[in-house]
Amino acid sequence: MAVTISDVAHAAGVSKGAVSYALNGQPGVSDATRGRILQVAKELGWKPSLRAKGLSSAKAYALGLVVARDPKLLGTDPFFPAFIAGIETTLAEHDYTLVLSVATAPGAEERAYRKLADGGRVDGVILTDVRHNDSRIGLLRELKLPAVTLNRPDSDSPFPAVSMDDTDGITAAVEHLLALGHVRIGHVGGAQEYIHGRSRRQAWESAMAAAGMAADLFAEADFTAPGGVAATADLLRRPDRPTAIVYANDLMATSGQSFAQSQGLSVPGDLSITGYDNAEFTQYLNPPLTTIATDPMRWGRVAAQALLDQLNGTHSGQDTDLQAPSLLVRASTGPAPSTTTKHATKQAKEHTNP
Amino acid sequence: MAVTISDVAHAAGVSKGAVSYALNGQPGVSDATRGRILQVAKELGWKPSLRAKGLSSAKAYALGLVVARDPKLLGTDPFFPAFIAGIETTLAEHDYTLVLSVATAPGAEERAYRKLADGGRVDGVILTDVRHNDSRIGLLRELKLPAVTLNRPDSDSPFPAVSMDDTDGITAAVEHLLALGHVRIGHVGGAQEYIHGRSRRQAWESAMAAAGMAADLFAEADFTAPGGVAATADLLRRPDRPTAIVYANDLMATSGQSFAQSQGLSVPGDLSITGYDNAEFTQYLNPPLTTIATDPMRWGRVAAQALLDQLNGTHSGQDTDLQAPSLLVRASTGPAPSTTTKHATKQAKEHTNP
DNA sequence: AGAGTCTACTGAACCGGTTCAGTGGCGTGA
DNA sequence: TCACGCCACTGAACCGGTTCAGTAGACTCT
Repeated sequence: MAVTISDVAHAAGVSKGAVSYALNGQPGVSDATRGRILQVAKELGWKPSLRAKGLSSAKAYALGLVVARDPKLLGTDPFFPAFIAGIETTLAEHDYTLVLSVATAPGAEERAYRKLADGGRVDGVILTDVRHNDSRIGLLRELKLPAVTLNRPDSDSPFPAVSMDDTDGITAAVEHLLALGHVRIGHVGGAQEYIHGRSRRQAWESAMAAAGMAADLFAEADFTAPGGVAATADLLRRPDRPTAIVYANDLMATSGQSFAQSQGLSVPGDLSITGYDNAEFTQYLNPPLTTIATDPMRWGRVAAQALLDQLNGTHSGQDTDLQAPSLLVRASTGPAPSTTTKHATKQAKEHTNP
Repeated sequence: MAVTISDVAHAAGVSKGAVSYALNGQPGVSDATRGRILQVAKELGWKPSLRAKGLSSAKAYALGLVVARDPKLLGTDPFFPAFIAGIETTLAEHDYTLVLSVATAPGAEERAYRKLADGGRVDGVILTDVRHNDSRIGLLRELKLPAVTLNRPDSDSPFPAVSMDDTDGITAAVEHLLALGHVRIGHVGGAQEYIHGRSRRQAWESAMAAAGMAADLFAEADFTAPGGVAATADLLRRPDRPTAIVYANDLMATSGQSFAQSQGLSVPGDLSITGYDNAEFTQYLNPPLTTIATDPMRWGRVAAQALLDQLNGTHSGQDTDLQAPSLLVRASTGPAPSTTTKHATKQAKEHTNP
């Protein structure tokens, strides 16, 4: 930080302005002078101060991401790390950085957005985990903070969205189970407060309806492992318990599968299970989990680019639709049990393989 | 960003300097004037610009964290999210933010540190995943970037360390297995390039030596799931295969356990397994994993505080030692198999419970 | 009463860039 | 040859804070 633009200007025998023009590829200096200035700058090891640059150009050269999740849950969710890695691949090409906030306590989320906006720490934010009637949209509007949302909010939003449809994946999972002969296919949903919790549920409902089946085996959970256990227990207690359950994420599927097995059910013998996300550990479960392989890295890359475009004013204003993730069949799904094994629950401790 | 310090000064009928003094609680203004200034500032909704502040005070008001891991691995590692959440709890109290970089490609890591240092984007960094003879230490020195390391590097480092001993946990795991009658206790180590890979291996060796046992059943892996499979396969192929394996992290333990089961081994009947980290999903495995419960959130909190102290000049210069994580016994460990089941491998397909 | 001290405040310089109006020199056309 | 336009560059203002030297006025002390 020792060498400044003035040092370079002096060493090259020109004014500060000339150096600025030379560095930024703007007209106003001859090629010869430009070359000399760049040469001198290089020799002196000049790195323009981001702070000074930011002050005069009123930019922060940073994007913000506020993650409002319980760190416990965060730790097991494969989404964010990969998503963030995707953001970085885009930012690495433009000299922007990512400012990350983790807001766990209630109220901390709004404070985090205000903190990012107030001092002008970031030029825009990426909004994840969009909720039903998400209050953050109004907040960001108030703060005049440009944003991009992951999926289109169900309330009015002025921000471009980068969407990755989750309908196709869930539909494919249901159809896969139907093809295996399942009829009673349940759904353990994520918190319905989230639009991805809702859309996955709706996809399950629609797919069931399309097959002429009732979509009554629903239990709402919260995307967490204990929630998955509770919801699974709920479904398995029902008089006509499901022979297959479509979970809204891998973590619930994992804990649900584990719970079902602890109750003496064989997976997939008695119960087929599908997850969502394709967390790496799911292929090491017993049995490995059939799941839906999303591409959070790509999502991050595209979302960051969309936000940068918006900041540059080069964004089309259109929403971006990413390719829908597809079903990855592994061993946690199998043929529906024949009716004779329907009451297997009680004897299942002695039961090994169907 | 509309209202500036000049607006406030004008509205309060004082100079810019007075406003600055009033806001920062510095002497130079009477209590009455200070009150009036603060009042006016509040009414106008003035938020001092971080950029301007940073320029004149030569601070970035941000800390940096560079994560150099494969995003796939990152996605399953519970460490970082919780660690970052811990950093945030500290930063939330001081108006600092966290700048996160994910460096996946080779060479990207050094570039990331340079990027953070060059423009003066951060005031200091937290160094995680310290390696043997870590080149980053020299790099940070060259960049004159203050830092804190997680655990004390094995090369000369001028930076304070915040350490969480992993010897105790591994020792406890080995002793737990010894108490269960195991003799051939193997270790699947993380990449020995990392000092935590080394220290865990050494802890295992020492604990074995202390019990008078040979520590020859070692296989090096890389902290990834496929690596865990390969190392496990290696150990199980050995003539005197282990009856218990201590893994250097949960991900390898998970995949190792899954692999062993796929080979027909019962866990813990034929093979006991311990992990490290206490990732949330490990309690939903079959069987749930015996592991070592670390506290990455606390680690993050303390490390961030240590770095801030260092920036303020209030750091003692002493390393900080956090409480060592302890063993969490679950069902993946059990009594050593009797000698009759020693060759269980071949017949294991027919083998259910011991 | 005069000197000295202290408090409360002002004005200006400064941080390190960007940007704009202004200027000098050169080439061109009539 | 002179007027004109254009290019290349300079100097200064500016972004919004911090900080320091300087000063006016009140108070104390002898």
